[in-house]
Amino acid sequence: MISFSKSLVAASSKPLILGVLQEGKSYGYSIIQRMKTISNGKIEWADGMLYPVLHRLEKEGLIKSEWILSETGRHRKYYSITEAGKAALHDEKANWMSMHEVMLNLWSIDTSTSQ
Amino acid sequence: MISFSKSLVAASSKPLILGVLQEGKSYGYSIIQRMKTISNGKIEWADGMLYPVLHRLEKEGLIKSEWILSETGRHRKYYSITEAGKAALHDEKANWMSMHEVMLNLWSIDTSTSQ
DNA sequence: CGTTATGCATAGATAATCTAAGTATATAAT
DNA sequence: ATTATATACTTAGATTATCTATGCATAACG
Repeated sequence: MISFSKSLVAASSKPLILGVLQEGKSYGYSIIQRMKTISNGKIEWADGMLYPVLHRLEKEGLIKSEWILSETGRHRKYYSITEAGKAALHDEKANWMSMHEVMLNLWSIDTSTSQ
Repeated sequence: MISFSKSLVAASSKPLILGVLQEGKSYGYSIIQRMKTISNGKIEWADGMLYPVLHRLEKEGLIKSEWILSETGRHRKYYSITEAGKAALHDEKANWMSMHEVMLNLWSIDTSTSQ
């Protein structure tokens, strides 16, 4: 578990969540686990941190929610990405990659052999 | 000029500034221009945005400042990176790269041929 | 002598997470 | 039965951070 800075968490939460939801609809608890998986345990979000972000993204119209009753009888609030969300994810990716290139440029890491 | 999100700016400002100062001592106005250069014009910081960050980094002991009178007669506050700052930059790089790998992993971008 | 570029500082508005606490149910263990 | 643990969502308040706007000041240029 890496202790990412608050600001890095803040900058990454939106593209990460949208990215997970582009894989298919999911719900809070599951998103947290998925994040832990794809980060090889480096990202461990607290629930109280995720839900406000989900609410904000829904408010912005990037995701939408629906309550679903599972076979086990448990209620889950599933989120899915909207068209606006897909567009936002596209922008987020582009911005992240732009910033990443600046970082590599500054840090003088040779990327000429990439791809 | 890309309009980076606030959070992405927040997450990048520290490693970017430390990265520039690792190239050698510099001052506010010059740092802004350097940032514009290495980002191919994508990053255009307002001065009122940079100075508070410099003050914070100095308060944290990551950089230190000294007033220098140039030959032109202009006073400039030069900042240089401290040992603690170099260590912080090292961590920032590692964290950024970790997060970047998660992004690539999530976005399913093939990086197997990199490096 | 006026305009532009250079150069630093800060107050107040704004925006965002993070901690902590609360609520609730299913399942497994004892 | 009862306890503990994992699952599952919400929100208030504290904290932290930039961003806009403004002010001050000097050098260079025309």
